[in-house]
Amino acid sequence: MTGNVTGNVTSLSIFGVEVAVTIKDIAKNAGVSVTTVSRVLNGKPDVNIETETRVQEVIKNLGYSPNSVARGLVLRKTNVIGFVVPDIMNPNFPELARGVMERAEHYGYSVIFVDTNHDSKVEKKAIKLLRSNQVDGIIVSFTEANQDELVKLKKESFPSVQVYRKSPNSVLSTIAIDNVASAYRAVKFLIKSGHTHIGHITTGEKTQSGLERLQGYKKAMKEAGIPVEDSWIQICPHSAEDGEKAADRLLNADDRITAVFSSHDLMAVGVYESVYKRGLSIPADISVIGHDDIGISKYLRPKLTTIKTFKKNLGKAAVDLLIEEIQSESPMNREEIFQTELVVRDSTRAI
Amino acid sequence: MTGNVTGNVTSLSIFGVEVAVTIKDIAKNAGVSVTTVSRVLNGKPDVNIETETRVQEVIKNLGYSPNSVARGLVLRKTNVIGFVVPDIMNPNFPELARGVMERAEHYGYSVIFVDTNHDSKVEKKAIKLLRSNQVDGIIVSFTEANQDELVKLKKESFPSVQVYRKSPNSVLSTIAIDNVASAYRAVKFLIKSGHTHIGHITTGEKTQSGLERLQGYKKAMKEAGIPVEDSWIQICPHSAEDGEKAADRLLNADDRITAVFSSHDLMAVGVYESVYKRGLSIPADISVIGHDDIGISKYLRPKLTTIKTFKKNLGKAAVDLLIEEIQSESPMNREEIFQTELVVRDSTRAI
DNA sequence: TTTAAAAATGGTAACGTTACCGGTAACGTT
DNA sequence: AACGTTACCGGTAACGTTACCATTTTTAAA
Repeated sequence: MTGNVTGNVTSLSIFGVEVAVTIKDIAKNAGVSVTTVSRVLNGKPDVNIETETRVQEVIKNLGYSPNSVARGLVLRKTNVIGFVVPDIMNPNFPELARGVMERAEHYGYSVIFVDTNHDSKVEKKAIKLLRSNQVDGIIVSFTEANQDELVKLKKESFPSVQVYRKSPNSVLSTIAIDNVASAYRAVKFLIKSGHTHIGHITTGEKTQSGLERLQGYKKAMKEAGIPVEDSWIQICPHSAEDGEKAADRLLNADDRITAVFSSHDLMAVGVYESVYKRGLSIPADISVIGHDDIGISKYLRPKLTTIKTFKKNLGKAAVDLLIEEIQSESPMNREEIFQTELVVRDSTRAI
Repeated sequence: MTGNVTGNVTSLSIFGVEVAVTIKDIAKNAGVSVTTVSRVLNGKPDVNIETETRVQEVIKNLGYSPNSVARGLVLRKTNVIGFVVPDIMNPNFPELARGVMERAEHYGYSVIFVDTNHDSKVEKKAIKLLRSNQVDGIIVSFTEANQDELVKLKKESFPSVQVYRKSPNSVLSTIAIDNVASAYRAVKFLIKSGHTHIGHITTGEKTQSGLERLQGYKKAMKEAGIPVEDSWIQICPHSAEDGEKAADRLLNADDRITAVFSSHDLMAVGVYESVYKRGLSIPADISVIGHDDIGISKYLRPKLTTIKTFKKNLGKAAVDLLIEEIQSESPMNREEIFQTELVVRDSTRAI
């Protein structure tokens, strides 16, 4: 080894080409075998304290950094997990992602992100890519769950958990929220506040969350003995613009409506627009309650009353569960349901 | 090979233990050498069309998926890049991340995310971790640029580009926006609208973007011959709450203020609060202009006039540049500056 | 002092893939 | 008939690491 070694570097220049410092270089420089170097690297026993310090010194001097790829090959373990999200720009996901990353880092795992942009083709490809990358486990948050893929993962008992969204008959371990109870609470709050003519803007039964929150809405209404008219339930996609249109339909169809439960905060923003457009005010004329407590909600005027979900905790729990699955021999199928919290702000009032 | 092979699987069960399907299994089953399999896998020449189809069939039947880790080891190329962000929950980053992921996917790269939570210690660790993971390149978006680390990357000519934030004397290739020009345009717009007493809420000179946008503000004011009083420039951290306090100070100090330029939309939200608190209205009494056009801006009431940055494009460009660096032999140090766009909405008015 | 046990070390075969070199067979050219 | 070209194909050494066994040295017990 004749490279010009100058302090803390992670590569040597030999004849002009950069060559990474390997365990062999350390061994040669320290006058020991690669086995011994590997031992000190992994804190294993059976190595004299003196040789250990000597090796450590050489490692430091040459600025050696272990090659995880080589290690991954022999260990069949990469310390990398995959995280598949349908849309990182959906306001719920950054927080979820933060939770995932924080926790993963804590366990010494790196995380590969894949944004599928709601494309089920891409979802499929993502799983394939991640497995090809030999990730130790996968966290998915699919929209309309690409069930086949998940079943396949399960069948091969490949460590994987589903987070945030629950699939109908979930084959995978799941970290999710109780959407029914959550929506129920929101509507119950409205009813308790004296409202009876309560509309519901929902993403509909195509989405699992929409379906469940709709159930919660119906349950609360039924329990209160309020008959729900068809026009009170308006289905629309996820955006604020769509929410506005849905609210238009709702308010046009029945002018007795005094409160609206939007299954997502983003759509609630659209409800605001719709209400303002007709010269009404919130909450004086129309009370609005959302769901998710996304970042913007507390900055809306009036501040949006909503249901807070603890997305960061969901992300963390997903990693916890995944790691457990990775470490456990036998396959598991656990389900953790997180509670949510009613946050009363200024968009609702008692009548 | 006597495993019970049942259609499309990516692992065989032999004596109860799961064993991944390797190139050897394909070779054996197809009656060819591993070399030949490798050849068809990589679309290389010198393989008969018949044997190719035969191999392809076996690959499909056994559900073989190439092991990127092994491949990465011999090729010294993992097709993975790292993306280090200071805070994924900052409203600017999801869009940036989306751009990065989309483009990376297009090039066949996976991306490992690291969120440093603004911690320079974690930044350092992140680089180390990514390099240990043998990523082919790194995209960083450091806050107070951890210059030492970046210089080190540069020195070893490790492919890396800086995105969104520009460092003072950038050693790395950079994709950024022209903050000075951008801020200049915002303030110029205010001045053209007849405002002269224009306050500036800024993150100050600690942050590069704050520094540059402050310069833009000063430039526009100077050019218009408007002397800037000290109290007109209020420094605060990044959040809406901080922006509110800064606006309080600004408005308390000088009641002639008719317009405020906030260097970040989030702080502009705080300005709204401050203005409303004193019973004034926007834009009738105070015009507000922000910067960044984050997701919430168009949903504020009134809708926030701001400067739009094309974050997704920045992310894409960063990947383009990084890939180019990875492929090029010689080190490069390019700088691409993206233009921004004034979006006039309802929070500003001419006087 | 002998001997067994423990501590410390090294050699080498994997891990799954590709690069490199070498080989055979078939074909046309002189 | 001898020879050069292609077209195909295979064997094997890497890549950087760890696991496993073997070996040497030291220590402790008898």
